[in-house]
Amino acid sequence: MARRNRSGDGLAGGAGRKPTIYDLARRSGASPSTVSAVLSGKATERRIKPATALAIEALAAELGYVPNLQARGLRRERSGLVGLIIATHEDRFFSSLSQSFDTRARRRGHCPVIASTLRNPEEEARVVRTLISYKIDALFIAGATDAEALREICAAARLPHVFIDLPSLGAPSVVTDNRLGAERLTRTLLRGAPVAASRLERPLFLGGVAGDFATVSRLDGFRKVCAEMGLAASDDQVLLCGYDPRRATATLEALCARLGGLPKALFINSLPVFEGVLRLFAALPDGAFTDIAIGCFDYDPFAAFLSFPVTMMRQDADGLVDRAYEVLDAGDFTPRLIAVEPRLIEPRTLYDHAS
Amino acid sequence: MARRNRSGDGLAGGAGRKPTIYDLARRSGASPSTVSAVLSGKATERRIKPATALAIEALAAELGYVPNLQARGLRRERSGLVGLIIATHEDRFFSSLSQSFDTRARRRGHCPVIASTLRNPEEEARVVRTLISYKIDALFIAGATDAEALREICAAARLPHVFIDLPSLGAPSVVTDNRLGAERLTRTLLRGAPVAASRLERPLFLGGVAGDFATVSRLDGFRKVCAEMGLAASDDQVLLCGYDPRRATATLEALCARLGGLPKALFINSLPVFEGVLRLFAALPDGAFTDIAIGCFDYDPFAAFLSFPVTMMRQDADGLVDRAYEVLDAGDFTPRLIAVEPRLIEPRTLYDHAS
DNA sequence: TTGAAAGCGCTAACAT
DNA sequence: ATGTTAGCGCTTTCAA
Repeated sequence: MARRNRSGDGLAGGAGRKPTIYDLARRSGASPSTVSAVLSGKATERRIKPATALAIEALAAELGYVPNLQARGLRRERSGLVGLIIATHEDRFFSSLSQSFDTRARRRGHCPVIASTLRNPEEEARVVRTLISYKIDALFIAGATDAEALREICAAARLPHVFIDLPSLGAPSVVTDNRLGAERLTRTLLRGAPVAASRLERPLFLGGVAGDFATVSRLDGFRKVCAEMGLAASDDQVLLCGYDPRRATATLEALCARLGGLPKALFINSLPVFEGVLRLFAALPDGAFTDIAIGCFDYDPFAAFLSFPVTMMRQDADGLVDRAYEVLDAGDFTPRLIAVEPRLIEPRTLYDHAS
Repeated sequence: MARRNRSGDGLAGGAGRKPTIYDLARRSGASPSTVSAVLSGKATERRIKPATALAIEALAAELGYVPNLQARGLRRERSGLVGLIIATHEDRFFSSLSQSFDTRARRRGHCPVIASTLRNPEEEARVVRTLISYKIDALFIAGATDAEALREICAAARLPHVFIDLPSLGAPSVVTDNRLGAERLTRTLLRGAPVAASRLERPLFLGGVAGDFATVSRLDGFRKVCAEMGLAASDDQVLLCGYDPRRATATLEALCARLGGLPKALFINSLPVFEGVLRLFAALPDGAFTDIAIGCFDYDPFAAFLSFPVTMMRQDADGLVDRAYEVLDAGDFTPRLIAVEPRLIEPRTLYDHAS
């Protein structure tokens, strides 16, 4: 017995509500299941007569049928949605990640859902729970503040998930080789140049969070190279002021006041921190920072072109996303760390996307 | 008569599949509709006894119940999803827009879905159709190449939609006051400075697309100010090379070859074009561009701090999204243009988000 | 080669 | 103050 009596007597079709497979079924003389099979590409699999299939497809086109993916998802227990958590959209690293993810997800026929949580742990948890409620099929987590909390939420929901950039101990994690990157960056930052002597005085490490995985590894690399060069990297040369531009400005300003000037070599941990540094510079006379050298972990095409040498370490967004998707495809969710090499961008060498 | 017989006999609950309101109903002795009401905040509305409500909530928490938003959406004919179309994530204007939208949508209890289409008309249409299939409740469209095609698709689906940045003639559109912005930007670009004389020679307009709304308005403003200052802006000073960085590089390079040098004043239409310009500069000796002045429509914090004066016109992303949401709230979808003033960022004045 | 019917998890009449 | 029931639009056995 038919359950539905909507959409009139079968002729109202035109302008009313949107047609469903039931409408198509009625008007094509086929059954809903046949229509369904045809419209979800299972025509051959179900051995639908080509003629019927064609007829149904034609009718669907004529009536402007569009499938309801909520209904399909509900029934199939597979939504086609895939999530990505990032800290913020306004950061070239994360937006590169978003772009890679967006393109790749769509290429596979998934629908990407990107959510920013502004480094707020409660917001992170809330957002992940929302995505789970929408029945996303998988989640990539980049820039999480409280990775373990999120891992737990995902695990409880049996949601396949992969961490990117900032790893979790209990799940597969694709991360940049921060230590290696930091070593190379520091080496370039401190290497021979007219002002090398003064640069070597007191290289400074600015930005990041003490416990944070990326910060720890990068600081490791920084310290190692300093030591190699016979330089101390004492505690007052390491200023972990988080990732907020304003805090970075204030922190660096305070340091300058104490030192009576800017440091000559500066390792900047992430782009937002770099923004904070520039805000301070904006308030200074031009001469104050002409002989400064900067290394920044993360790449921004404009930052690569300032009036003083800026060396950047560009994380491989495409590589990170590709590795993460490979984990998903393989279906092996044993915890492990997968490292992706970043790439050094020399001062004034504007990186070309097309390469 | 009960339809469902899954989840065992009512005790299996713990580790099996995720609990539904039916499970909660059985285990709390209440009916599914009561549980539903409680769990979607309609407890008082339905005059549920506080005790029952509390009990159900406790049980839900205990069992780790999470609502299935696909099912809810299907039933309510309201998904809670809201879409935003952008051209690319890797552009500070669009990522600011994304951030504004993300924050605001979430604040209202909506789930934002941001999709980039890389200025590809077919991709635009495809993506919009997908979002419609997911039953999004509304769509904001920014950076569309073929606005009218998208408008038509949305209209056919009766989907509330608002254009941002690039308007449609047939739908409400919130746009930056491009003309005004371009006038101000040009005026600042050309105003008195040591090198004013040479700058005034041949100001150049670079980037954008001939038919494109933003380009037309900005070019208008540019031309108007040039005329005011008694300057010609002949056709060979207007190079509409699209928005691709590589094309911008090539175009400017060709011009330089013809001119035997760089123009001294450059109006750059959008950040990707600016990226292209910098790629060319990267190949030149330092001296080649020390006396150049640049005005760029769109803001990037790092671009604001190059070694030559860069004036930027910052579009008000928050304002654009706020106006767009107001249109949605008002429910008035008559076609109209709503202008939002952009803001001039003086050279070396790094804009502070917190202001 | 196709149809009938159940049901995904939820909400909203309409009952009491 | 709460229970019963139909049904949102789709897919998927199972039957024929």
